[in-house]
Amino acid sequence: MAGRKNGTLADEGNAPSARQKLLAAGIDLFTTRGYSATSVREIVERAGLTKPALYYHFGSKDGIYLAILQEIERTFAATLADVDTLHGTLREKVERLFLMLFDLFEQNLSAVRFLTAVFWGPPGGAPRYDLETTHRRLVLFVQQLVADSVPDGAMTPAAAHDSALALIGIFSLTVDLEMAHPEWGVGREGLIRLLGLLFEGLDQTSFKENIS
Amino acid sequence: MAGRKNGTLADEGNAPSARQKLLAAGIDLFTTRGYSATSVREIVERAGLTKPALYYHFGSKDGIYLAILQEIERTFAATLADVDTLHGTLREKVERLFLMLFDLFEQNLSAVRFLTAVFWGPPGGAPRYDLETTHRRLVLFVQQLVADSVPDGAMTPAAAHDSALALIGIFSLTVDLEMAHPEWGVGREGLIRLLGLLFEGLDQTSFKENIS
DNA sequence: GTCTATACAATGATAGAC
DNA sequence: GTCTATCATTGTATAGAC
Repeated sequence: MAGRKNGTLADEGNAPSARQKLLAAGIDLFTTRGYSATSVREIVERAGLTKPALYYHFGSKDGIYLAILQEIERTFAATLADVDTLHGTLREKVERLFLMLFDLFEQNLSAVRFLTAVFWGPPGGAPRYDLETTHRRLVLFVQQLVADSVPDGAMTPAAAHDSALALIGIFSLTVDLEMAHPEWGVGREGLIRLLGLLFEGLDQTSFKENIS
Repeated sequence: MAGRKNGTLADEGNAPSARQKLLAAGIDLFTTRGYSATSVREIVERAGLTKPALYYHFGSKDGIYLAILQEIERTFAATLADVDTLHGTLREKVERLFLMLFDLFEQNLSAVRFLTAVFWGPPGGAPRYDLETTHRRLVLFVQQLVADSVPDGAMTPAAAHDSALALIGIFSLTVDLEMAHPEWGVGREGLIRLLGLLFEGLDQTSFKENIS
């Protein structure tokens, strides 16, 4: 990974190759129009090339689409590989992990939006691509984080599972908000505040079971 | 609303009209293939009709797509109109509201999946349709619920906002799970458990700030 | 209201020259 | 590796009969 400026999907510096120009045009169009509504003609036009160039490098429309998804996942995976060192209380570890992810996602919002659209999009409208595995890996990682942070017997596996889900729910919401309504976004500070709410409990935070 | 069996998007009983058959075929195909990847030919074939029938009833491909979205939103809005009566503690009110929404969504999972795909889908791939307003309305409703349930001064508006977001985050996660991985879904009971976690706080629930 | 038949543009993909 | 030129197919939409 030496010399590789990672953390963003920005171009590789230097004069972009035809392949890179096609990828850039593709990610742009697939993000804004989706797979089916994007034509090969549009991609090559934006890249300043012609159709045979695309078919030479990627073989098909499916080909460039899948290549783009792999490229995005590769970038995220590279950054996530550095997350191994987390210490402190569970709360400290969770905060650090989620802040890292939040920053990573915020710096690549359009890529995250793309993956989200693929994840929730209709199954038959585009070539199948497995995002479940990565997603599942993240869930299991948080679950393990919780399980490892409590002494044996203090928490059932089911309780650790629930806690991990609640944490992920809070995190997902802050990212979703940043994607769907950047103007309502709560930012890093908001993420920390919401996590605090979960750790301390709504009942304990500012009021005690008041009746309306 | 007399005689109207609401709560689901099932057909209206009796022999379905051409219009209803087209709508049913459309929602099915738009859900599984998406807007752009679905052709008018496919829709009319599945409905057992021909193209001019569709153009007679809906004017265009955009037309039937928008008619479907309106139909779905109308069904949800009709059910949500009954939510005005909530009493008890904040926790009781939130639980009742979210359980109602959870049941409603679970009974119409494919419709919810459709709306989700539209919401997160690429903006240029299909006709624009405003889901933000409904979404915003729900957020404001929960926010108001929180604000109304604490005595004046016990909680700043900002704190009420944060609490509402945390609650919505938990709820959204349970619905997302049900949609994306029904086999991991936590169900109604899981929703209640996760809300309990948020109200009581992770720290209080089963462990006290343990260090790993 | 629903059909048959068709207009006409756009699509994904390729052959073959350079 | 990248081009010009072209293929067969499919797309949305409509005219006109019944």
